[in-house]
Amino acid sequence: MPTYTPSQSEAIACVEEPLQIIACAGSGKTQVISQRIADLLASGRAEPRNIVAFTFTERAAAELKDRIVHLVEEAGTSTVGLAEMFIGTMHGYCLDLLQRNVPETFKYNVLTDITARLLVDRNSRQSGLTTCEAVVNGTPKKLRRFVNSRLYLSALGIFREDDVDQNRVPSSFKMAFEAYTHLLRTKGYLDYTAMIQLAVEMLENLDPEDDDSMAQALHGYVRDGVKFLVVDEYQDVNPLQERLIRALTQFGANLCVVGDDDQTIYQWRGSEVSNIITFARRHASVRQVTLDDNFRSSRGVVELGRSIAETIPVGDRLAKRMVASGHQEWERGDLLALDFGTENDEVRWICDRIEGLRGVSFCDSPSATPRGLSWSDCAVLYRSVSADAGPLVDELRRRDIPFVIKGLNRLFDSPEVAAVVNIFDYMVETISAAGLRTAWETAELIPTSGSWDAAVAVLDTGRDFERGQRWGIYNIQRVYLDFLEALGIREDNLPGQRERRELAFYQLGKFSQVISDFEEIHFSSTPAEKYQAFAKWLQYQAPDYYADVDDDVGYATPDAVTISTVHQAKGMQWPAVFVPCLRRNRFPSKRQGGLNVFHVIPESAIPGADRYKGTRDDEARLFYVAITRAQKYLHITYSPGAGKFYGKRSEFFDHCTRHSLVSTRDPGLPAGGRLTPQPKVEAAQITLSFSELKYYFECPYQFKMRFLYGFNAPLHEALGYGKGLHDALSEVHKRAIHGDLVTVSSAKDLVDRHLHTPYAYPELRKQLERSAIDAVARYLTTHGDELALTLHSEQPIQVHLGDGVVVDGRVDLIRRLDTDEVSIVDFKSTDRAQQEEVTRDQLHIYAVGYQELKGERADLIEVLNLDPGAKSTREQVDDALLTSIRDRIQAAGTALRENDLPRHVSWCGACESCDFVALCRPRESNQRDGAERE
DNA sequence: TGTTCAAATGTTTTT
DNA sequence: CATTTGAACA
Repeated sequence: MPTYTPSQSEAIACVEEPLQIIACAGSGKTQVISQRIADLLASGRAEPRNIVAFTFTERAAAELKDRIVHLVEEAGTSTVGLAEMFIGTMHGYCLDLLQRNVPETFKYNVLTDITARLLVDRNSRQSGLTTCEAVVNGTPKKLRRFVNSRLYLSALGIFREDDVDQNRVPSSFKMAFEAYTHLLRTKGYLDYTAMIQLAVEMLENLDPEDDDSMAQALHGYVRDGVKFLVVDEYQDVNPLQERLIRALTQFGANLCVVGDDDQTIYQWRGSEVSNIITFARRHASVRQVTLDDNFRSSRGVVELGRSIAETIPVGDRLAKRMVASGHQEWERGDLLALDFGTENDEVRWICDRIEGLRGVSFCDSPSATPRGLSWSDCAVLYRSVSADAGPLVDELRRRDIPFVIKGLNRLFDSPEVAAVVNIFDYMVETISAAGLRTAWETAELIPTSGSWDAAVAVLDTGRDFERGQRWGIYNIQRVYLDFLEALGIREDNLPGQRERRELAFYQLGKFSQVISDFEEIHFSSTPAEKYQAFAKWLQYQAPDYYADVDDDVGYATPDAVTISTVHQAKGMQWPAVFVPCLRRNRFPSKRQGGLNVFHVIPESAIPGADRYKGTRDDEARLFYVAITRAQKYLHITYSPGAGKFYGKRSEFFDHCTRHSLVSTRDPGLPAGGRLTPQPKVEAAQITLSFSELKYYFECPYQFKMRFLYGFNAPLHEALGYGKGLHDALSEVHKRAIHGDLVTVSSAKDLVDRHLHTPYAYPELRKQLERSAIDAVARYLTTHGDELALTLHSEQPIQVHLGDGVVVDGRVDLIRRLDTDEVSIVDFKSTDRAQQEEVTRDQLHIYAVGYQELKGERADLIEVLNLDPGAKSTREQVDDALLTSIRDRIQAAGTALRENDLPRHVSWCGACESCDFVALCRPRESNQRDGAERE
């Protein structure tokens, strides 16, 4: 067990009263929270299911969970049931809460930022967009479709997440809000805010008298289940999230909040610093523990950081005094604040320095043997990557220095995507076939052995909008995939090197995702209009929507310089950090022109509205975060930017030059010999869902196409049928667990509640509804008397493989048979065909998960097919398979980390059912799935 | 130190 | 196209 400082130990041990941990940068707070939770489990004070921990990102959650599991294993505490501990985001928690406990919401789909905006624009009136008014200089103006939808959505966000004074909000906005809410409900959507909002409303109104069995269960779950709540990054909690925290602790759960007010950098997203500042005043007998030992950085970095934080008025900060307690030595010349005459000088110097630091000796920990610094030990942090990082990127390219950049990956800027966009310009006849061909030639996307004419023929057929009545046949995704297929495009027959071809395929895959986003909202528009709208959207809207796509293909961590915004660097550290472009008006950043949310919701209606605009002190906190990312070498630089707005030095830059530990002239590179550059290796956390893993087992290359490149199968008109059945049965089983046994007469009611088939035409919808009712009735008839033996429904389970690989999933049903055997059940319906061995694998993974959950083996696995006359299977859990499956998951993790995801050597059963064979190899049989194509 | 006006500007991002 | 900056002027 690691040794802890007295204050760390105090925090770990405090489990009786409300605890506030004030954690300075680099103070090891994740370790402290992990240890505290591990100790709670070891002492028997809490079962895993009594613990809920919130983080702000999935990544942080994965890391926290991994640490806890390690500590629990080290301590020799049982890991049984660990899957029932919730460690994740508030959004994840609320979504889960709703979708497991509130039957009405089982069928809801989640809107992303992109699909929400598409929905608002598509339904510009019904969403309230064009009825909402912005008051500019006293004159109300209606918001406009496309132009103001982003603004409208952010206003809706603030309205729901902040404590907005209803009386000061114009009625036009309130009506618009009602319209939007209504639209979400009728279409069966939850946006990110609605997830939390609905959950909070549920929790705040829990009524022990409620006679609904599900509502009672939810009440019991919160009252008796949640005993310890931990909230990480508490400084970033907004008012709605604070309500969630209150609601979850209303029955006396212990609350522990962890954060650093100096690192509040998301005010403009609603973070309310006062939550953390006044925490002690708002809760009785709070224990406050300050972790002010910074183990990450040298004295120089720590003191410079602290001096920045101390420019914030005392009343707006929690008292703390960060001190350097790590092993990094400060040496004169480590901290530089340099002023350059031109942008080019600045950028060249940064690259020189990065090259010069390579091989410099560095120790990651007091006991570690020194290693030579490498590319990945350097990070360049910008206030705005999109505005300022361009010149550096050019210079790094010129010098062949590897880098990864976050914040400037504009999907639509690549020639590949431009060529793809042209497909749809051709579809709506704004360019000619020749123009299209030129674009594809320019983008080097025409395979060595391809049939261009056949590909264009696909489009010609596709744009004949007189082919049939059903709108579902004018499927954009289908046209796209068919076009690629006709062209004969493969990852290995594109021009260029392996990496270029991989990147090109990645772009094609991402575009498939773009289509899915659009088509989810526009599926049933009249065909011609749908293609028109798509082409227009690609031209005007989409480039900004996809302004920063994730560009890492896979889990491999390259040895490369990181370029990122300060925001994205939060929580990370590097031996050497550069903070360039410290220009006035950029950092601290000022002003925002144009129409803003305050034209829609008056400033006076929002308490602390200032924070949405960003204050100087907010920027100081951001600068503080930037500085404290550095372990040893820190370079703050300035050069005048283009235009006189950015032609002066930032006050933060001047602050640094005045600091005594900072040098303002380049003393040259650190003295001493050079070692071989050795990047720090950190194996990426891999969390796979059961279904992802299933695809991997089916075919690693299919997995890559689907999840790493992002290819999506065409939307199917019957989509939602399988899920509806699942959800209906899930309600049946959940109610059964609470002793509420449903009978055949409820079949219709269940289907009404759960079947959601947004893409079905009326005829099909009726037909699906009938078969769903039949299926549910059939299930209740044949299995009704077994319901009382239900053990778990939609039980979350996990499989942990020691080295950061976690498989996460949910089992449809676990029940006890009258023979007293425990059986794991998976429901199947008219899903895509799946090979039997894959199903067997899948159920054995469940069996492994069950074992981790309960500490006991399941006896049987069953596949219950809900289709009429279909065959169901039941077999014993196979011990050999149970053991081997763990090894195979482990191997999958290794393969993912190494990006070794090959296709099968020859055509096989997996190819038969693969949605993307066409992009992989020639089809064995020439016939395609006729039904889907009409 | 305050007022006026022309010129220049368009961040940051998780779920 | 609304807002903010910074210089010119009072």
